[in-house]
Amino acid sequence: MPANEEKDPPRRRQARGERRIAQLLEAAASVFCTTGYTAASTNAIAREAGVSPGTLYQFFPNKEAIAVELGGRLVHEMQETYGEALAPVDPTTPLEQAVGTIVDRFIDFNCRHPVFFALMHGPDIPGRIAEQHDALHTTLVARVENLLRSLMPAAPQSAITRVAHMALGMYMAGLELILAHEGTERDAYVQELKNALVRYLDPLVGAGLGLPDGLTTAPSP
Amino acid sequence: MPANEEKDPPRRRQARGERRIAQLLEAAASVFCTTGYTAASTNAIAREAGVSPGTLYQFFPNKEAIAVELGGRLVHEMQETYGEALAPVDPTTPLEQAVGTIVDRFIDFNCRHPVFFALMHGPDIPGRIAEQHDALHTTLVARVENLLRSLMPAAPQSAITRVAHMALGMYMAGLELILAHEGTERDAYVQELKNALVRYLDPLVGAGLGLPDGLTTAPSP
Amino acid sequence: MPANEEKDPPRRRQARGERRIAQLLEAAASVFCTTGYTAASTNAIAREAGVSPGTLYQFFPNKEAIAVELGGRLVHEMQETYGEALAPVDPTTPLEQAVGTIVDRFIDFNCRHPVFFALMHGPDIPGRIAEQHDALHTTLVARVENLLRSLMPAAPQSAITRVAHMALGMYMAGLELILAHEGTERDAYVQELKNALVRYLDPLVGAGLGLPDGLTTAPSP
Amino acid sequence: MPANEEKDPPRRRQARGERRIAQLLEAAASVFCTTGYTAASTNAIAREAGVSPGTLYQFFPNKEAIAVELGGRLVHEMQETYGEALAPVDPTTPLEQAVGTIVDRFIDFNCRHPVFFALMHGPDIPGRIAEQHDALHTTLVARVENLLRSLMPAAPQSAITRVAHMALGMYMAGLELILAHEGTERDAYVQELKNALVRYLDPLVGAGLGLPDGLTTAPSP
DNA sequence: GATGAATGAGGATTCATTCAT
DNA sequence: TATGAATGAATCCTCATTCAT
Repeated sequence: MPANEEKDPPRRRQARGERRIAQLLEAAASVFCTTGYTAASTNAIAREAGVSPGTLYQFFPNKEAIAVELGGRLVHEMQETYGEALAPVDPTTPLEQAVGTIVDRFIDFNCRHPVFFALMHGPDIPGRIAEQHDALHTTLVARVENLLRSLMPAAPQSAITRVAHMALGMYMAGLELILAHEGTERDAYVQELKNALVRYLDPLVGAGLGLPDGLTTAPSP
Repeated sequence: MPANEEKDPPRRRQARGERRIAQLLEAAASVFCTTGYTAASTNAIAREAGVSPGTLYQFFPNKEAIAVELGGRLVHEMQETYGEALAPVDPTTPLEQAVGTIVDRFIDFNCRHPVFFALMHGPDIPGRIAEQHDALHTTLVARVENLLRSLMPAAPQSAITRVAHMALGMYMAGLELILAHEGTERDAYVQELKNALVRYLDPLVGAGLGLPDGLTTAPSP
Repeated sequence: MPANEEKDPPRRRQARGERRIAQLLEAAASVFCTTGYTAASTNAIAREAGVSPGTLYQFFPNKEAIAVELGGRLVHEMQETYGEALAPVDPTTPLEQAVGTIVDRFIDFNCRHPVFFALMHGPDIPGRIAEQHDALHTTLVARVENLLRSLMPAAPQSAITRVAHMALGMYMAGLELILAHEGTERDAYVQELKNALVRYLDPLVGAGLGLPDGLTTAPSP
Repeated sequence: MPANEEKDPPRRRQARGERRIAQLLEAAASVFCTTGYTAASTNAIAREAGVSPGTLYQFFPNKEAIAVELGGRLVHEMQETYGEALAPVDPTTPLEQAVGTIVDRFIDFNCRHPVFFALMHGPDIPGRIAEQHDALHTTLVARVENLLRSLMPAAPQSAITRVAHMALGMYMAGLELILAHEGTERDAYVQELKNALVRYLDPLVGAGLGLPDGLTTAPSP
């Protein structure tokens, strides 16, 4: 059966390949977490995955591609787990609660996928951000923008982008602190991050949103 | 004669050594800015400084030490330029203005010493932060703590530390965005950062601080 | 049933095998032309042929064997197209015309099978010429010897071999120049090659060959 | 003495470096001869020179650079040994004798520097000749052009270039044959090469040189 | 102090070839 | 047969560091 020849056997082979890819990505995640993206070596990833360097290169053309794929899968998983918007954006939800939920989810996601943090801190040279590598960053900004758009319906796109970048930056900064602590102290940092975000966003949502582009300042009396 | 060795020639030698060190640090700053700390090579630093690799290692035991010394000098310069507290913490100054001044100064400092940013983004492995390397970070946190202590005299040390870390994190996040943009957009991000910091800190500082209109400790319903 | 295996299906199999081989050789020719023999990779050849590396190795034991087979087919095709002697060796034909015809045919053959040149420039290590690889070279020399034998009937075999080698070398050198140029310049090089060959061979061939005007065995004063 | 500091010590250091460079070039020559340029590995060269790979890269940025430098030195040595023109171009010298002398010198040079041949057979991909790598080839063509210009004073530049290329190609082809044989057979090939060159060049020198550009054919009656 | 040569392990990546399916 | 995953040694090259001069 020709149909058979084009359906099943490929699947088998792809299955093995897919398993290897998953294995390699898992190993890469582990190495990225341990050494950071920049210092991670493809040989180390292959070793961690228990395969030879050549095998790694059968599935990924270079280190960057591994990070990109890993980032893509993280985004995909985030989407699958929490949906497109990371949280229900019911306009009647109090901001404090919405932010709390989102931050909790984000943190939970991070704890289950610690490589997320490592990927967000790629080979940073300030000003000259890696292009492909930042698909993850770009995607996240887009997500946050979506969230904000429902909170600040009247705000111009440029303002939303700016706020999204800033909020994401704050989140990453808070996350770094959270990950660096444990127990009660960690919880305290979680709360601190939530406070910062709520207070930052609070004046932006709600009533006075007809601000001219570029102005997100609180209205003066 | 030992007196000879300790009087005039030593001065000469020290003077020459100081010049070399300054030369090397300047070169290191340049290279760190261009390639980032991790990717910077000591050979490249030596080349940039116009000396041989051996000479570099006569003054610094390793790459890390260069970054540490560079960080130390940055802190020192910050202190010399702006004083111990980075800004006058007159309790009657409105928070908005105080934050604005401090942020402006920080940004100005950054523009004059772009390596500051590169150093703050060392070989970061989340959770396992480099020890020596973070003298810069630690020092900065201490500075911010000092600032905050006068703004929140009643707060416990742990809270102050936490807020200092969070505020510094927010600043670094904002700085990254600011450096990544130019012109009007950059200005907008500067304002965004100031907003975020003011709103974050405002509820934390004591009552008698001349709160900006409409903002109280917690968002009112 | 063995009969079954040796009657119809075998034919099928052989047919399929032949197609695969042809497909692989075509791909190899393409890759050899693009990258040269040494730099050509078996994986690249398989990819170009649209098959897996494993398939390639089902038909050829190694890279060398591909080149050998390719060379063999080239020789075979040359024979089929132009006959055993590459050209009619009518003794009354003027040398100039004979050489002209042969060179034109060779060049034409080369343009239709550019891999010929690539194969003739295998992994040449002067003095230590690859053994198997040079079947092509050896065969060509034999052809040229055949040609020469009718032109120089009285010459000893060793002389014929020598002249054959030299003439073939000149042809390859000229071909390289021809391929490196285009348009008028290419034509000029073709003529140059013909001149060089005619003048080289003219004094070697017997008297009654209808020498081109003004050219005798040794340059007259 | 500052003059001393800028004169002698550098010389010392340079001396060691120069020795290493010579050593590396010698090793490279050996490896190129053994394996050919393409297959030669930098590690093998370093090993042959008895140094570490890193040392090699302190003096040469890559394999190509080694070949280029080696070629340059060969040309230089050729010039030093035989003078700018490889041979006296006394117009009264019979062509046969002139060619004989030049070929003998070339061959002698080759036997003393066998790497010459290996370098002339760089990573040949027909039509797409390596750029820098061919400094050697280019230089040689220029030399031959110089020789020819005195022999064919009336010929246009383009014709001279063409003849130079062709003659050099013939020489390389002959050289390959010569190197592949020994004893009497080798001598016979030497003579064959001389014959081919003399006969090729003979009609070009002397009287009928007012040929239109592009025509180097023998004049028709 | 200063030099620059020297190191050698380690980096990413390739490739001819083999093997389980 | 055909596949494509797997290999692992070999490729070129880099880099923090040391050492003789």
